[in-house]
Amino acid sequence: MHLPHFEDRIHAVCERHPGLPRQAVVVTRMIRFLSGAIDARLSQLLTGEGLNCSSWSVLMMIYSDRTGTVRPSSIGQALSQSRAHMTRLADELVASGWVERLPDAADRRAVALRLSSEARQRMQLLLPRVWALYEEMLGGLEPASLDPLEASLRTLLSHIEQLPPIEAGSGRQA
Amino acid sequence: MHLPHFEDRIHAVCERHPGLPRQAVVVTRMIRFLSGAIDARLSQLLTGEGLNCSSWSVLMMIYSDRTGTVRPSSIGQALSQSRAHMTRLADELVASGWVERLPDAADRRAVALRLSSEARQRMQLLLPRVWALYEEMLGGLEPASLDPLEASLRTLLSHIEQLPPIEAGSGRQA
DNA sequence: GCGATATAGTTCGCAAAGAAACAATTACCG
DNA sequence: CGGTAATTGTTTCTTTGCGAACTATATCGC
Repeated sequence: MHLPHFEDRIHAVCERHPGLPRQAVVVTRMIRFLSGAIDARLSQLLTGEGLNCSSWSVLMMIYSDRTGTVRPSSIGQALSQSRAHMTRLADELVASGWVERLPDAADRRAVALRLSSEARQRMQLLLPRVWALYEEMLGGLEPASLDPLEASLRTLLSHIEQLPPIEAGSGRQA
Repeated sequence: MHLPHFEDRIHAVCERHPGLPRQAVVVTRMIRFLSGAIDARLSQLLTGEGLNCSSWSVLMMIYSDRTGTVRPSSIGQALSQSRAHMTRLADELVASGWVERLPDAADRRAVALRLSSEARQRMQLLLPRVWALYEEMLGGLEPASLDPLEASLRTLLSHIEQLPPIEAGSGRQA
């Protein structure tokens, strides 16, 4: 994608629009590119295991749960994905032996997703490789700048979370 | 999505895996969440104009070009999207009057995309609202931490760009 | 207890995006 | 030149994901 090209384009627009908030544009643009790059690399790694980023996220949601069982709807909520999609992903993961569906005794509408024991083993082999990938990607950074980066991102995230939703049609009836 | 829940999950995995590089996991996870949040908010804003994030990116690629005309394939390359998708997006944008397709005199395989004059006007009204959105999202940050953040992201991006591709099946034949 | 309302999972249909195949053209090289 | 290889845009097919409708349960007001 070539970072310099993009900075060049932003600079070109800057020349025409003195009011352009360059830093905000650059930072948001870079965050989106970074996210895409992370996804792409993770996806490459997971392909060999018959997984993709979405199904991996689901597995991690279950694996990281202290009770070991999670409901599809709560996974969907955490990952901002629809319940319909969770159904489909669960179907796939059950078919490929990663996940089991258990009825929930307390709530007969609900289903509990649990990792199969082989899945837990495979994930324990896979996890270090995923972590190595993350570390490799962050490796270009001086260790001293990691803490400030983490702090800034955390601040951003909690700020955005409590931002009001956009009023539909703003800018029309000013 | 609730940030604390996620930190909690990562902490839970940390307890079971002493080797977990917590910071790398947290930072990559937060970048992906941030990207999703930015996209979601931008999407909300653009819906009112009959656009989505992808078509907006295409429009910006043309708008930010100094010559004012860009080929679909070069847009796709810059945005990491397929030529097939570019054809579809161009179809839509032409149908809704944003973009014109011109034959390229020098290369008869190629097509040049150009903004209609009305599109340029509409974009000049829309751009400040998009920028305001970006600034609002970054507004939670102290101004002093913006420069380091920008620098870190830029470093990360250029580091990741020159990372070697993942060898298929790594970890199998170690 | 019972009716209105809300929630969980599923199914169906649709939008967004990539991969592969294809035709037309261009570039490369011998 | 002449033929092979690469590139451009398009079409077709598949994957991935969301929204709305549906059923079965659960919850809350009375």
